[in-house]
Amino acid sequence: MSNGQKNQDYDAGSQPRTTGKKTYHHGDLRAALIEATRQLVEEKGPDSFSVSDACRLAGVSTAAPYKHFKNKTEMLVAAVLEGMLRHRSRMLAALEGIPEGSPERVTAIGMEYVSFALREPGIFSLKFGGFTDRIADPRLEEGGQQSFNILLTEIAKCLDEPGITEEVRRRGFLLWSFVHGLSFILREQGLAEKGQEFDLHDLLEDVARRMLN
Amino acid sequence: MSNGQKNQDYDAGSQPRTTGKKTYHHGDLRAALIEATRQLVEEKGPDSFSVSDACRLAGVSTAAPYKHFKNKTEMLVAAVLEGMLRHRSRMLAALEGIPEGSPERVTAIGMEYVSFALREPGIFSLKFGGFTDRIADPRLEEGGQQSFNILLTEIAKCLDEPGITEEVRRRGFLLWSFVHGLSFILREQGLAEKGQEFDLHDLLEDVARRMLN
DNA sequence: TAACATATGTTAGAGATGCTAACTTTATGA
DNA sequence: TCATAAAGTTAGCATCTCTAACATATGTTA
Repeated sequence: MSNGQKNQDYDAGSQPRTTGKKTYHHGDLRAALIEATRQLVEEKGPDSFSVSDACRLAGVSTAAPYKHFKNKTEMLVAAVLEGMLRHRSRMLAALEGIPEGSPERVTAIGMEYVSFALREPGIFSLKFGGFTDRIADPRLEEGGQQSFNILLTEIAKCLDEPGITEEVRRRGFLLWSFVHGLSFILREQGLAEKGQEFDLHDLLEDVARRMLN
Repeated sequence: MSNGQKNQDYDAGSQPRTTGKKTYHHGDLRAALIEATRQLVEEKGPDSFSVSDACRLAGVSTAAPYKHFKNKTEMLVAAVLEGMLRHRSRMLAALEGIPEGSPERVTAIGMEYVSFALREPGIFSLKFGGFTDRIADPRLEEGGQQSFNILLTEIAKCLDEPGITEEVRRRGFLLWSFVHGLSFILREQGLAEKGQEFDLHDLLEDVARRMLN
């Protein structure tokens, strides 16, 4: 943005079809635009994001994105979907090494949920914070459901229930609400402000204990 | 919006300076614009809100608002502040008639919190859902703190603590997080979707019990 | 290999928006 | 009463989203 370079290599992990440096075609503009979107959403906030900015960052004209996305919303959706993939894989990674059936696994999921909100507040806001009509995409709902199912599975094991029963669903709903709200509040004001100096892990353990009996 | 009337009387509870009908001056354009903003934010969503729309709805030119508000954000802030006033007074009204020290008072606060999110999802989103930079106004923070203090006072009475102690603050933080998250989730998907058919009052009572011991 | 089809860029521009400048009309109060 | 301030208006600039028409690269097939 601050330099005027054009067509810089921005592949973000995908293989460009040409190895050349300044071709007419970009190589993988779609991925580059998603990465630019992610970056701008975090830097300036979702509300200030503009397609034009992303184009400047990726070094293409302002009409280029419309070969890859239907409109601005579709660009944002793509960035959010990418973020959810990262989110889910980190969640699963956080579970490794913790014994099955341990409430600590539920705590770990919560920790990772909050971490995501703090690490990528812009993407988090886009996914969860907006008005219903903002981004209503079935793929987003499905992704959220998948994450939720990971939590339900852990709760079922903790409660020794035979699968995802009504009671598991209820506890999951309560825990999810809590972690969700906690993420919003912490993203807004941090842990140590206004005389609240709680340890995050303590809080989550406390709540997990209360909710799992 | 659907009719082409201009300068319709839109006073929204404030006394216009003239009783006339079609004056050059509006009477109380500021209040009319705030009401128009509120209405549009609920109808089309906060992201689709435009100053121009509000002007059309209030029947004035697109430059008129800038005599009353610094910019678009200030208009939204004004609408949110008004919403928070309504919210707080309903919260206090909900407490009337419930005996002091009863956990039911905490439940009532939660009910009212969730109700607000469902009744005015647009304003709720603007206040809580946005990116940190979206609307960062000290008046909004102060208003939120006031509502939070109402909750803390009730919790202190329930726990028989001598005022707002560290423990009260901790429980309040947990409860607030829960209700906050619950509001977001319900606003997005409702209570009865996806096989979740819980009774709202039951849920809140359950959580209040768990959190207040 | 030539030539066509398709994918992926570009420039130009329409229409909407946020906001400012300069002007006009009404209200206020010395 | 009349100057001044408050609160409207029109005109217009810069920017934004998105489309149309055109240009260039890629790759498939005769």
